[in-house]
Amino acid sequence: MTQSPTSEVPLKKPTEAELDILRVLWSIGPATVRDVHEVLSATRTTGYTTVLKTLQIMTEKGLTVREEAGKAHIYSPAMAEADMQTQLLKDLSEKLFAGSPALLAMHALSLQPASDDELKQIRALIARKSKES
Amino acid sequence: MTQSPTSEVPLKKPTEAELDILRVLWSIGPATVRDVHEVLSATRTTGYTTVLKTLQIMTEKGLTVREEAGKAHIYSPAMAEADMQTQLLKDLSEKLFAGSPALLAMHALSLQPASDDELKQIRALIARKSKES
DNA sequence: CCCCACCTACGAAGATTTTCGTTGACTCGT
DNA sequence: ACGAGTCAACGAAAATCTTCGTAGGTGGGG
Repeated sequence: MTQSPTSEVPLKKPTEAELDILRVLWSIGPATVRDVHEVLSATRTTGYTTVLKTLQIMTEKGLTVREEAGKAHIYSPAMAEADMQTQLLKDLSEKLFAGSPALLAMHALSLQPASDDELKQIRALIARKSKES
Repeated sequence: MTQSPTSEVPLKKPTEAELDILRVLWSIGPATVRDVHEVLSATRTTGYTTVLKTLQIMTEKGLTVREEAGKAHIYSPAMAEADMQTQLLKDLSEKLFAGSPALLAMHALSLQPASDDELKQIRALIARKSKES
């Protein structure tokens, strides 16, 4: 009884190229190599087989899942974008913000003049969390 | 008139090993290879010459500056920790949060129950930014 | 003066990531 | 049945990152 590749690996940070591809998949949904390649080609020059190879490796790593339906395989992200956001935020907060997402958030807020709407949402979020404690 | 390496390069994201070293330098201040190696050795096994080589490369890249004072060179971070925090936050927000640090901040806040003190600080920050607009 | 301790420099191996050329399979229209 | 188009698979080159062995220089104690 062999284990599926996905469950063997603890979970690893995607590389730059892999993240680029994941972003496309999150954006357009499950897609073929051709679909992904077309989207990426709009931004940078990249070969078709490069995208194919990377998607194969990503599937080995468990970053994507592949449905071998028809002629062209269909790839999907293995995790939701929100989960990846969480993972990378945690990583960054551990590395540069003493493990405190709150510190990280404060720094992020100071970066850019948020819109009124965003400020409103954040206030609501804060209020909710204040109530919890 | 030759340019210093620092000003030639657009500015690049440090690799994992490089970031580890930068963290040590921000923590203990300007230091020799030996100093950095001692701190890193506490956590993981790493050779002295590995740290040396990495610091040499980092200086070439402009991530650190070197003072060749006495026998042992003194290395310092080329940028403040806060600036690196800014850089990596912007990078992450561009890649995974539609370029919006505010969205990133909201996600980070939802990660962890922030302390009362942190919530207070964030409220103050929000209030300040609301006044600005 | 010579040896030891300590330091930099260099080069290269190893590991990982990124790229793509080539091959063979399969499908469709002619 | 044949050729053009499309696709996955594979291997390997290229680029980057990480590691360390070895060599050479310098300074101080005996």
